[in-house]
Amino acid sequence: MQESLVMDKENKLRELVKQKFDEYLTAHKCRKTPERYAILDLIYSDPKHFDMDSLYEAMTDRNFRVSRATLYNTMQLLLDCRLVLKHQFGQNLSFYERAYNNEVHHHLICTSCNKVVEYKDAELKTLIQNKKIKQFTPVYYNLYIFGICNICARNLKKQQSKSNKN
Amino acid sequence: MQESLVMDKENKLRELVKQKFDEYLTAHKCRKTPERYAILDLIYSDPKHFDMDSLYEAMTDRNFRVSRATLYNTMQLLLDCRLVLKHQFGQNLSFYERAYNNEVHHHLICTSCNKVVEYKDAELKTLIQNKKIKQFTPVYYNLYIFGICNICARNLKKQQSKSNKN
DNA sequence: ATGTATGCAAACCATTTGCAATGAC
DNA sequence: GTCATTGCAAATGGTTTGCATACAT
Repeated sequence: MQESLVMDKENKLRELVKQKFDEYLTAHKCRKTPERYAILDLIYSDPKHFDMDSLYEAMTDRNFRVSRATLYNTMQLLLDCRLVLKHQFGQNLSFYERAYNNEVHHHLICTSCNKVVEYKDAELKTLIQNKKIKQFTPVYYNLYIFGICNICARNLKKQQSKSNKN
Repeated sequence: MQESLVMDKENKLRELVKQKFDEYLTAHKCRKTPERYAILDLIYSDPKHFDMDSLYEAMTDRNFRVSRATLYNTMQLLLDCRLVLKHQFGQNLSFYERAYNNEVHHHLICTSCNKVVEYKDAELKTLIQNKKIKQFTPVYYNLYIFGICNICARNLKKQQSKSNKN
């Protein structure tokens, strides 16, 4: 029963973002193709973070193969209507995440293993969102904190103590 | 006289970062090639923000042509020793800025004209830098605030009032 | 019927890589 | 003399583009 509640919530979300996308497409006189809805639906039913390649494969796995051209085209629309966020750091690989109904959060990036972790902090969020900035109207923001995750810190310590013994 | 003071300061900075780089190269057993110092010197004598292409051209203009391979190689070293920062947003073009002796600041990015402006805010800086994060040791951070700059806001308003009259 | 969106394949372009030649140590 | 670093040119790989076809309106 707990499970079905979660399912309901997920399905509602998918329905909701579909509506949002629909409104956007209407407002911008774009065509409502099955590809576009299918891509959105996949994004909102599976992984929180993804890159283009995994999205491409996941679409194929769903037996709804689309071309990369369509994927990029659709992604641009989803970015424009803020249903998806795009991130880039260090590496030349962009990654994406669904944005709707997803709590605002920040990202911790380990410069040693390149792992990315979400980091929620209400104080930071409030302060940043409430900043009044001269001659600029903020819409959204990205905060990336780079550093060393505890796993890498542990490994580095081990290495150090080893080399000290030599 | 005002001018010469500024010059002195600039020259001191260039000297200082050269030393820093020198130490880094020594510590990491890297060779001290003229190319590496020339690239660092250019970065610290001219533009605050730059991309690889403009750096390549600027080096050529200085009659110190280096290959792009060397440019990327050196840039990696400068990133590693934190004398240079790398940024990427939206576009697939990376841009860089010198980091040493440069006050920590944030970036405002206009999603309409793509212009990037520095934004200094001590309160934000302090709060972010003093955050204690579980299982993670922060080293540095990037805060990108996306929105609409006042010039674009004005233009958009004009356009709206025009279309209202039609 | 009209013209936007798709799939495909080629093009693009920033970045990376392999290799021979150079030069820092 | 040794081997890291350079320059060059080719390769890579994510993203974009051009064009013929398909299909939403």
